[in-house]
Amino acid sequence: MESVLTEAVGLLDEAGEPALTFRALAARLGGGVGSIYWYVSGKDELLERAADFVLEGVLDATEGYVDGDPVDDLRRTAIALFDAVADRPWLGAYFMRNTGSQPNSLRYYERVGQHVLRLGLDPLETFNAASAVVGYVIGIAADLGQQPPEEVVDGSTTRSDYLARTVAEWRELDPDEWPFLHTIVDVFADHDDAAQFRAGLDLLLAGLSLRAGHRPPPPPRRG
Amino acid sequence: MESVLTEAVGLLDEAGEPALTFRALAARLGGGVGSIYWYVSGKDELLERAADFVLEGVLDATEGYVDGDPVDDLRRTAIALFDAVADRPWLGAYFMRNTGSQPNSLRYYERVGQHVLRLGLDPLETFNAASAVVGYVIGIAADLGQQPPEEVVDGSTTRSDYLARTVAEWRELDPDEWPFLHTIVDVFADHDDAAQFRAGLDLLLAGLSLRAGHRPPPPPRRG
DNA sequence: GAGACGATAGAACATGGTTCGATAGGATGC
DNA sequence: GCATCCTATCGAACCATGTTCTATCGTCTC
Repeated sequence: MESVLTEAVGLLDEAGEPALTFRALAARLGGGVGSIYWYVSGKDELLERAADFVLEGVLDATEGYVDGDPVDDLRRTAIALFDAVADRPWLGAYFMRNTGSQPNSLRYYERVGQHVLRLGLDPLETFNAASAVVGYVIGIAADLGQQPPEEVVDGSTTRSDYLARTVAEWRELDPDEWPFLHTIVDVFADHDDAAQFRAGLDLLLAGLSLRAGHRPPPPPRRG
Repeated sequence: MESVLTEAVGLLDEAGEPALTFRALAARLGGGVGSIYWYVSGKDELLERAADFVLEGVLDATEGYVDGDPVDDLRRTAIALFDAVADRPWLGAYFMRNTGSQPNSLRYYERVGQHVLRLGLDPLETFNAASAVVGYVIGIAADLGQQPPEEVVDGSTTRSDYLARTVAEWRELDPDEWPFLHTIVDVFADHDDAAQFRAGLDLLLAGLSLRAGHRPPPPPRRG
């Protein structure tokens, strides 16, 4: 049944990966522990299927991105995946695990690759570019998914409190030894994860456009 | 003691993350299970400290990368981290987990940031660029760290056999529906992970050079 | 009705993280 | 010299969790 995956994703979304236990899932389904094993072979497959289940939604959402500039389409396809993973921190770790039960992962890779194909690069460069884009998206998204433990389990400190504490610590460091951190601490203090992701993506896509011989289009303005 | 970390890293390197159990580690240290808890608060901290322990070596190795072109130094610093993670698949997942017990992670971020600083971008762009580079390295490395289970536990199939099987499956797919996979399947068949990583890194760095107003240097030739 | 099969349930088992109390050795205080 | 702490260690016990196993129930077919 699909309800197994729906409830599994629900548990994961609510309290992260450690919350997904067979007993919790069984209780939520109103059944026994052993029943779940009729649908999946074990926990690994359960997580893979849950991840693939979510990815299917992303694929549906990016279905129609084939009209504009290849690089623009690529950007939108990448952002769609990022948004999905940013909402679900547990997703990052289980992507790209090509163990056969994640067909949608391959479909997403193909989707990205098709946009790259339109740039007219040779096969090796096409392969490298598509892999780089997918890897970048997953990597950044997985990084952002690492939330600090205190604020999740304990609700005592909010995310901005945690951020403020980190900023305060950075300011305490010796500026001569940590020139970079001191330079960026102000913009870090009120940074937006999604904007940060998009900025890096634009760098990558600019390099790709350059390689493809396009005149690199200026990245879209954003506030 | 540092021997705890040394042996922990040894176990991780030999058989991956699941091999690192408190009992196995205690046996290896010739002591009791409870002793380990005198040094670390739990398994999470053990993994974080092990990761940080390895990262310290990377930092030492990239100490002197400050002479050449900023982008070249950036490239070398990134490749050094990638190589370390590629050797140790378990590392990827435990980076960037800023829970306070990974000071070297912050030091690496600072190191990368200092190279970016020399490009003369404004603070926001500097922040975005450094984050993108680190995120890309971690992301790709973590992806590559996901080795298929059969060949690790069971020694029946080698890595190239597994690759060959994947290639064969891809060739079976409908070329009209999977044009990208069919385009790249040949180069994928004998691709090199490290070269693939470097190619994507060059794209990112090319975009960064462009943004910094440099005339983008042609990426170094490689076979 | 009898067997087969899809599907379920929960007890039982193995493993692994964690806690806890006990213990030894050495330093310190009186 | 003795008591008292502090460091460091040990391993038994506890507990949560993934996994296996067997029993059961309903439905379908003959």
